[in-house]
Amino acid sequence: MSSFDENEAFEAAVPLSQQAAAARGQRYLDDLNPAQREAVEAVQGPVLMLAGAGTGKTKALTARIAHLLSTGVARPNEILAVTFTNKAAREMKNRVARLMGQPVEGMPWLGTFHAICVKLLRRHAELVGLKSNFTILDTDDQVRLLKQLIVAANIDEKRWPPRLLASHIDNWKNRAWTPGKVPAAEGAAFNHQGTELYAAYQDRLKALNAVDFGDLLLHVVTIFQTHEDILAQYQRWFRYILVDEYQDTNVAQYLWLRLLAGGHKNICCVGDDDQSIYGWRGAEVGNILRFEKDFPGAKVVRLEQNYRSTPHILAAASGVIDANKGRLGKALWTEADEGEKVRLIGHWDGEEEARWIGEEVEAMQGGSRGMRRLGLEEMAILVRASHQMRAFEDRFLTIGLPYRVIGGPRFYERMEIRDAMAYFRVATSPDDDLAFERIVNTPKRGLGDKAQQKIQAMARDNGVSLLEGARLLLDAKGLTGKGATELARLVQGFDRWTRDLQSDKNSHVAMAEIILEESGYTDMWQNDKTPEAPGRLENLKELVKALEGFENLQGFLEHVSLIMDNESDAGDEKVSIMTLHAAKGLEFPAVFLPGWEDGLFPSQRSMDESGQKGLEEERRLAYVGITRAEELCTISFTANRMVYGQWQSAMPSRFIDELPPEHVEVLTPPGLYGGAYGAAGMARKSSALEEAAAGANVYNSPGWRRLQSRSQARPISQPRESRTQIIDLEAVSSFAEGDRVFHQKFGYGAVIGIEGEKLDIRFDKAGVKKVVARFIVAAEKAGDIPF
DNA sequence: CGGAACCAGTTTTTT
DNA sequence: ACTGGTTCCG
Repeated sequence: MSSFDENEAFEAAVPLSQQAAAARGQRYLDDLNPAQREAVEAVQGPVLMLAGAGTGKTKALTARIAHLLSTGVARPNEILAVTFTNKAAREMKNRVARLMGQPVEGMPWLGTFHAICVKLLRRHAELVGLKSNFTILDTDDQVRLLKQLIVAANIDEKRWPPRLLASHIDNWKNRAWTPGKVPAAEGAAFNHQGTELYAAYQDRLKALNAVDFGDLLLHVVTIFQTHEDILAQYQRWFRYILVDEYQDTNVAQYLWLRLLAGGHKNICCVGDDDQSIYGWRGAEVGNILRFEKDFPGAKVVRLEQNYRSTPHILAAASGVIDANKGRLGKALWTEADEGEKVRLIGHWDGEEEARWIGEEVEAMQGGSRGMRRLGLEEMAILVRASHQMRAFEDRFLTIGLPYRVIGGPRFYERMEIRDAMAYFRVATSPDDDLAFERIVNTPKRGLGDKAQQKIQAMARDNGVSLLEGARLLLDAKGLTGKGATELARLVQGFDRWTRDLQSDKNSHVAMAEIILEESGYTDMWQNDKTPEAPGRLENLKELVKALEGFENLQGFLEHVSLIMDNESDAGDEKVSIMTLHAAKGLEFPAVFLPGWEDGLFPSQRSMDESGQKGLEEERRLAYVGITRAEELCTISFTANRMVYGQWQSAMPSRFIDELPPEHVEVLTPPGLYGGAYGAAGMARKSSALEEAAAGANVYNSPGWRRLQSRSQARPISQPRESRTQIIDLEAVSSFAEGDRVFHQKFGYGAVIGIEGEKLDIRFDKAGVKKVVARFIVAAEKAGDIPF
């Protein structure tokens, strides 16, 4: 228990003077509505803040922290405030600082579950058989490790893929099951060897002095459960606990919180059961539904006044979410003006949907539709599945509409970044075998399976790291030819880099560049002719630049394992494209929700795998989507969609049936319902839309007649030949037919036709496309993005 | 060893 | 349709 002392984090408490507190206190309290204020001032005992979308949840949460601090009830280091993402943690920190009118003097325990657990685990690592400098593996390392274990266990990795095992293990860890606690029925998964492999994996991690993400929670929970004294100590230290997005907590996080709050029960959980959309990765809506049972006498405060959306939008969202059972129940209301109804439109296929939305975006940008002019950054397209994004990217690239994809592969998850990091890892800690394995033959050094097995064997037989094993193998002349020369060079390289890093001869930034240069890694990408290569070099440059913010490589590596943000080029005038999941917590004046077709949204798979529960989660996703919109929300669906390379006809989403007709305006493209759409073979009752397809006589409610008359009264969208078609003769490009060109997304190609500023290009990989000239560079210029 | 042919899987994603 | 991974052959 040596590390169990009063450390820096608990010392620097600087209580604010009561006077100053009162002065500051006034300001943030006045800003709150009665419900928010109630939640802020109920300082003692358990509180559940049920905060609907757009009801000022973060405001209340940060005000609560400010309140605890400025009234002197708690010192900054006595507050444990947990979030799920780094972004949320950062925002909370900033907002507390703003409320307090000064930088927050050490709130050491405001952070993500994982970041806080790392801190705790570093102190008590020895209690679970680790050293305090353990490394945190990413999913990639995790899977490679599991693969080795599966092979070692003589299991056919075709039938039993490592990824599957990884997901089982994740699930078990999410439920706080150590190998010994996995129920027999569950552990029988994975060829009846789930439990054994899980145990073997945990042993292997221990041997490597490594943990995966799930372990961060699991180990800490284990420590709390098995060491009463340690738990008691933290229960005393963390006098006030706040939890953001409580509906997203999994069992392990729930146990963690319950253990910590067990003494004083000063815990304030903020969440919205209607926005629970992470059940598929272990989140338990049950946690929030059960709060009052877990904490008898809990105060439940509902935040229901919405400051984001118009009444029509809120009504549409409520209509959908009302169909869910077992909700805690909230009714959002607003004082905002009525605004536009939610718009609903059907299209023939995904391409047309993308074209129409592109035109709408341009129209809104120009201030049409009687709406105020919107900037591109005020609009977002929210999709159910990321493959839907492609149609939009293609279309927007073609018409030259700037867009930004949010989410996608995160910076530190990209192949080139991981490779580079692996080089840095070996250079800083030469016995990092997983990292060595990753880059030993990247770039190609002529070291195939055979050679690598020899290295492994040599290392194992001598009980040394792979790097040392490689050295021994070379000494023993166990390799010949190109492989031997290259491996020798790599080993010498690492010797040199490790030494130079320690000697401070160069800055760590310079060293990073040297390593990437001398290892041949940058060359590899420079010689690569795939369309992604220039981008990858760009990313490497960015990585090196990111190093500047750190003292040394170790510090950087340490940091990166937990912070996977990539807040890229925000601020530019761009439309955002993202998944509904990525949109949670965001808001936009105008939101497009394409792809509302049964099977896609709600997702078939979700319904097949999780039945009613799955459907309800999908419905919450719909609710999240609609409530992202402030002023204008446009829902669309198509009659036909390409699914895994097959055209399929689709039915409008059942969620469309749940939209209250009086808050919806149906935009009916000419000919769609009478012709194409009807012909696509739709036959279902109950949806206002389909009744439209079948003819107004079927559906005669006043609501429908209103819808129909409105839809006929006004043309949808701008005429086809909108601004995109206007050719600026001055801007005619300098390309000629036959030129080799490069395009950011489509890669290399040749110009086969010119039409004003638009070029027809036959891309090597992507086929023939029409693209605006300013998105094209001459092929010979594309390669020389210098490192 | 490295490139080409072949095959399976394909929702959502943070840390 | 597309991707990533594996296998098969020069």
